[in-house]
Amino acid sequence: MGKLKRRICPNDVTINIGKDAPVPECPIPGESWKEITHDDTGTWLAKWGDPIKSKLIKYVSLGASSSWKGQSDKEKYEKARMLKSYIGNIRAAYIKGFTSKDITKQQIAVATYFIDKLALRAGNEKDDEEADTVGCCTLKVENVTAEGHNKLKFDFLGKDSIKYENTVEVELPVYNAILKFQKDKRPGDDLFDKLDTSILNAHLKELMPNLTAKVFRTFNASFTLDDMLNKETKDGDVAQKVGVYQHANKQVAIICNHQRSVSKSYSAQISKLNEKIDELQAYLKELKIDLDRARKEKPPLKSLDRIEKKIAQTSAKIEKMQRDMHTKEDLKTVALGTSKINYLDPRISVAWCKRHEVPIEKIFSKTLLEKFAWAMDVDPDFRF
DNA sequence: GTTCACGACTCAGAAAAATCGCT
DNA sequence: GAGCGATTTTTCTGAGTCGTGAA
Repeated sequence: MGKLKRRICPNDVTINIGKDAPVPECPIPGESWKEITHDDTGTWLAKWGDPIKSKLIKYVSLGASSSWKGQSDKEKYEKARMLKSYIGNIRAAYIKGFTSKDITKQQIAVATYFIDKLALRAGNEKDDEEADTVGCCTLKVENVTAEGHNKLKFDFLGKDSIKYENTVEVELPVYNAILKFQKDKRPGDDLFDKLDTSILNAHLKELMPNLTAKVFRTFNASFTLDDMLNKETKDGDVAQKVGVYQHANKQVAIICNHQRSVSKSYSAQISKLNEKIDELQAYLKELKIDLDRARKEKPPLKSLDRIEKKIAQTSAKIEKMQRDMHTKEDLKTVALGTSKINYLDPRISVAWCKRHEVPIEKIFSKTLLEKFAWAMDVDPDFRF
């Protein structure tokens, strides 16, 4: 913690380049690149070892808007779409596995169920010096508590030490299996002691070509967005439709547990908004008194029309502020961006925008439009 | 076959920068 | 239209996933 990182020099850097391509000029006179390679199986352009974490390799690769990255992004979503036609069988298989006599098979079934239902990450083994975080396969006994009425309480630190807290009702066989897996174990012991990510992924590959645990997160996120958009979009103006989109986006972020820290000035901002609302309401009250007097033709003599107009304007302003405040509170700890960038098939959003005449710029920023260039010409009828 | 290290890629929130919207 | 605080977008780089190949 708190180390200065030394400068990276050309002789740290390996360049990956086509056999006949000209080698980029070394920017520091008298020095040279560590190595020039011609690896056409990789997508990286340059790499070097991190001076502090010796095991860590840093890469330079093409930007997100490149057709190369776009292609692999598209393949990711196509794989997730393929899961759609396999998911019925996969679910049937793990339900059967819940009561398997073979404990490894039973653990695989329950773990797959968690990954499908709760969008948990796979959970690779980690070195001791890394943060104490877990995923599905590395869940500890104390991370899951049986709460009665078939409810399981999950409580653990996931990727980036983000807390995952969720209580869910599960099928009785799952509940019983968890009790069984916990039996005769101590805190700190693995809940799934017969399992790791390679065993789990090897099993998933038997069910669908190239299937791995992470595909379920993409599948669940994109499926949820597509489903909610199609169920909840009603006639209305663009702002209302964008609201529907944000609501669906939020549900996805909750499923994926994408969080953000509450800004330091949050409470100050809220009280400021409240003050403003109070002020406006006091003003509205005055306006109503004025209106009353004007109707009775008492001074101060003001035009009825103008007062009524002002009342309408002020009421609308108050309503908007209250709505904004509600949204602010609602999204205080939820990060919508991560799922939009990494988990939601952009073709869902593009097709929805086309169907409902929402400008795509309302959904995607400039860089996202560039990143998702490959998805822009999708058919309006596209469904995930 | 199994374990293990590691290489190459995707995904994560925080911080920084740019933009918005109000006075 | 300047000045400001809030909000949104972009950048940054560490933290995961997953495959491969050597021991």
